This record gives sequence, C-alpha cells and structure tokens, in this order.
Amino acid sequence: MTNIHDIARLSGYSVSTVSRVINHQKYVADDKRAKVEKIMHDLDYVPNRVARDLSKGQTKTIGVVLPYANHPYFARVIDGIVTAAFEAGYKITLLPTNYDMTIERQYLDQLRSKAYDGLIFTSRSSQLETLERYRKYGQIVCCEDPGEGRPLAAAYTDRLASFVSALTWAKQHGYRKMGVVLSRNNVISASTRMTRQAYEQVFGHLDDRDLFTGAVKYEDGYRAGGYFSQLQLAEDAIFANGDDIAAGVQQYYLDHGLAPIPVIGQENLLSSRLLKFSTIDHHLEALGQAAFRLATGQSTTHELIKSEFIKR
Amino acid sequence: MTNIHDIARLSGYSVSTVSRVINHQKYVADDKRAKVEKIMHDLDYVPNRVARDLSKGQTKTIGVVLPYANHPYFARVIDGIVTAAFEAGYKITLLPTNYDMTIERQYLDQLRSKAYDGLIFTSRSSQLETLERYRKYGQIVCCEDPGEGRPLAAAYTDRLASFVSALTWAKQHGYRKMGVVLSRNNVISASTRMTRQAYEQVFGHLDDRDLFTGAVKYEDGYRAGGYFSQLQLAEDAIFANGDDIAAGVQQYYLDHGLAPIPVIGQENLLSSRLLKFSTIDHHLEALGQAAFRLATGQSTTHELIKSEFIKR
DNA sequence: ATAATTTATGAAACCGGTCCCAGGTCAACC
DNA sequence: GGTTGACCTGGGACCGGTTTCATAAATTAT
Repeated sequence: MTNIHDIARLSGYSVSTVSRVINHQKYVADDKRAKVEKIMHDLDYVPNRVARDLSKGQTKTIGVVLPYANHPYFARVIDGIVTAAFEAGYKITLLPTNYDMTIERQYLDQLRSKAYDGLIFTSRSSQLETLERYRKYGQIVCCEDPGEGRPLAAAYTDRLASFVSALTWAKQHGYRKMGVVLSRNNVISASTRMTRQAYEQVFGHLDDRDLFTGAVKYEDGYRAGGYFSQLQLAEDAIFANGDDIAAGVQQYYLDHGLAPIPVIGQENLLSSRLLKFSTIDHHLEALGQAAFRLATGQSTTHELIKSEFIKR
Repeated sequence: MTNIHDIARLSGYSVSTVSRVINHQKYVADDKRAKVEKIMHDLDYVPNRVARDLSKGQTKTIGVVLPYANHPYFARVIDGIVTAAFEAGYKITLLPTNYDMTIERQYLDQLRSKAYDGLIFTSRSSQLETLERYRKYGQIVCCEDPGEGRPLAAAYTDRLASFVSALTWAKQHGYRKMGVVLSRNNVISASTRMTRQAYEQVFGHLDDRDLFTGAVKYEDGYRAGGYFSQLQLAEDAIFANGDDIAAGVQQYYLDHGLAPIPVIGQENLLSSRLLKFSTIDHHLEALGQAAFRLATGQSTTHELIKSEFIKR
C-alpha cells in the first residue's frame, strides 16, 4: 500500500510538503503542488485515515450509546444524530448496551482509549456520577435533565410538562384514573421518574397495581392490555410510554371483544395516526441533532427541546 | 495522557513486555506480569485504540452504507448487523448517502483509507462494477443478488419468489389487475427490478399508469392512494414496497369515503398487523446478520435469506 | 552430557500520518 | 542598506501502539 513517504520519494519533495498538499495548506509552490497532486493521482493514493486520527488525536467519530438499535424511539434520535453528524463531517458509531452497565462501562473505556471524540448516552443504566467521572476523557452528552450544576452536556425534552398537559387533558375528559405503562421501573430512567411525578401531580398517588412495567414494544403493550383488562380496577384510559405499546393495549381490548379503551401514547408514530389516539411528540430528531452539536462542543450546556401534545 | 512507554519506564521493563501483558500473550514471567498489571491499574491506563488500529492495519469497524437512517427497512437490517457485530466485537458506523453516488464514492474511498475493514451496501446508487473495483481495499457486501460470478459477497432475500407467490395469491383471490408502488423506478434498485419481473410473470405487462414511484414512507403511500383512486383504471388491489406505504394507500381510501382497497405490503411491520393486510416478511434481521458475517470474512459467497409471504 | 526446545526479554523497525522549527529566498518599507 | 515579514521547504520528533528478530536462560529429549 502506497503511503505518504512513497509520494514524497517519487515526487522528490519532502513528506512535509506532500502533507501540505494533501491538506490544502498554503506555502506550497504551484508547480510542486501540481506535481505532487499528479503523482498522488497516478498512484491512486489516499491518505490513511487511522494514521491521521492517531497523529491528530481525534477521530471525528461520536459513539452513540443506546439499549437496542431497533426501537422507534432510538431510531428517531439516531436519525437526528446521523443527519447532524453527516453535515458536520463526523461519523457515528452505534453502541448497543441492552441496559447492561458493564457494557456501558466498556464504551466509556473506549472513550478513554480515544476511539471516539465523544459519547452520546441516549439512555443509561450507569449512575450520572459515573458518566461525569469519564468527562475528562471526552465530551459526554446525556439525553435527560441531569440537574443543575452537573458537569455534563445534556439535550432533553420537557417530559414533565408534556406529561402533565397530556394527563390534565385526560382528566378534563373525565378520566378519573389511568393505567400507566412504563419500560423500566427504576430511578435511573428519567422517563419513569417524570411519568410518576406527572401522574401524582394530576391524579394523586399512583397505585402500583395501576402500573405495568417492562414494556418496550407492541407485544408488551398487548400483554399490558391483558393485565389491565383482567384487573377490576376500572382504569378509564391508559397512558403508555410509546405509541406502539399503546396500540398493543388497544388491540388487546379489540381482539377480546372488550369496550375500546382510550390510550395516550408517545412519539407520534404511525400507529398513533392509524388508530387515531392522542400522543406526545418529543421531537426526537431535534433532540438527536442537539445532542450531536453538544457532543462536538466543549460546553456542558443543557438544551431543552419542547415536546408537543397532539390531541386526537 | 499516559502511554505504553510510561508503563514500560515505570515498571522497569520494556515496551514489548508491556505490550505482551496488555494482549495477554504468553512468555511473560508471572511476577513481571503482575507488576505491570498493577502499574497499569494504578495509573488508570487504557491502551490507545487508534494506535493499535494503525499498527494492526485493521479497525474492527464495518461501515454500513444506507440511503437514510430512519426508515423501517434499514432499521431492521441495521438491527441485525449491530447484533451480529456486537457479538463479534466489531463496531458499526452508519454511512448515510441519500442515494447520492458522490457520497457513496466518498465512503468507498474511506474504505481505501483503511477507516473500515469492510463495507455493507444495504442499498446502492453506484454500479456494481464500481463496488467491485474497490473490492481489493476491503471486504464489500451488497444486499442484493449481484448475479453469478460477481466477485462480491452478497446477502439477499429471494424477492422474486416471494413477490411471485404474493401476486399469484392475489390473482387467485380474483384480482385482475394491481397497482404497484415503488421507491426508485430505475434499474439499479433490485427491488424495483424484481417487482416488475414478478408482476409481468403473474399479470403480464405492467402499464406505467399502474405504477406509482418515489414512495418511501406513509405519506407517499397516502399520495399514491390519491393517485390510484382518481385514476379510472380499476386496480383491484395495490402491491406496495412497504407496509407503512401500503397503510398510507388504504388510509387515503378510508379518509375519502371510498370503498376499502386491498393492499399487500412488505416487511411485516406493525402497520400491517394493525390494519390486518397481507405482507411479505423479508427477515431483514437475518439479512443483516448474514451481511455482517460476510463483511468480516474473505469469501465472495452469496447467501440467500428466505422471504415469507404472510397472508392476512 | 549434549542437542533441541521452550520460555523469557528487550531493541528497534514499523504502521502512516501531523506539525514544530530551523533555514533560506525575496520583495517591501523606512 | 538594513530590517521586516510573507513565502517556501525539509528534517525530524511525535502520536502510541505491534511485531520481528536477536539473545539468553531454563527445560526437555536423546
């Protein structure tokens, strides 16, 4: 494989000069530039990207940590990230964790090893403190509100506000009690925390029996439908952590000849449009774009993306 | 930032020995190994990934070329690729092209520059010959049947067979003529070629007026619905290049009070389950996994993934 | 006891670039 | 005429690892 030294030798000039030509720097005489370019072209030479990255100490690559690749939530965020990265000439590497802390730690160590210039945590299992500890090895962006004074860049949606307005709207519609579907029932998940908080603000105490957890996709929603319909707790409606999940709930009631149950979903996916139920659009592409911008910067700014409650 | 030379100096041993410890090679005395490990641990040392990549001449990274990131077809393929890559300890970089040949070429040049060990083309705009020319710089996998004797690895679904069986089934159901929705109406797109071929095999000549092109997502399907409904060509049903698109077609008819139109979609997405129309599941995760395996191998094998027609 | 292996270690070349710095030319300016 | 500064060029350290090779000690085989 031909390298910069070959080009230098063949052109009769120095490696420095060739490097200047490659990088379109000034202070190269026109004739020499032309000659070097011709030789590079004739030899079909392309500079080695890895060598450049090593020398420069940066890879122009951002790692995106996410639990699973094929999930509409993350697909939308990734879309935003990839779009912004493409425009900025950055590459995006996908880092699936399946919510395994050990694997998250591996990715943090890869950041230390200079494999990425920065990391975006679209979701996390590790403590915020852990992420902060790795902050010195590169930019780290999280997609939730880390709280005031945290030395982490963050892009997040105003979940609480949108949840409150959605639930308030539901209450005004006469729903006395709602069932809630969540993914992870733990304190790490910002979505879970905000949902509980909004629920209690609007409806009061959230009984654990009105809660179905572990829902990630349609089938889980379907199971949640089974759960809520068998329960005799008389939820008037269901607030789900995703449109596909909400669709699953509704479908269960439909399949079993039960009275249709109103649902509110999230993400404004196709399913909510087809079944015409209300949803919250968190503008995840914008979230992804903001996260990317933060990942390439130095600041620890917090950026808020407005969520939008869509009544149907 | 501490490097391998620091560890060598502090431990009193040579860089070679430290390297052996890092890579768990044999021929290091137990006591020295322990001492080196202790020092690495104390200094919180992590070997630089880029330096290793440069030295080894491989990055353990596969680039995935795709038109757009947020599309259910590619999301499923990516899911398969990422899953397989994770297990194999490889990284996946997303390379969006928006079907721009110039950009595809850039990614091919990045392969030359050793930025990736291999490239997977989930879709392409360039000629196959172009891809083949870059074959010598790394493994290249395409997701379509490149034909016999082509020096390219390939993983693809038996589109033609599944299309024929779907259309045959439709014909047996009494549909005399079907409208067809496609994304790109050109000879590069394998999906387009196979669709035309299957249609002509089952229904005979495909009139251009029965064809709606440029459909990528739900809204495009909706527009296609408008097109077909206004046309007085009496298509009995629509064969679409994706479930979400098929759903759009149906939704248009529904919204405008027209008689429901049967549709056949593709990918077995949620929309087809919710609206209960037939679809073809191309098992895209399996496709992605196969593509990844090929990308890390040396062979130019062709791997066929069976598609499945799901009648509803 | 000697030959043949296996084990252990370090020096140094190598991967392929970037970039600082030193040195030289030449026109402009005071 | 001397200083200044822009322009041009090359040497070589540097980024941080891997790997080949030479050397030597410790085992094992004959």
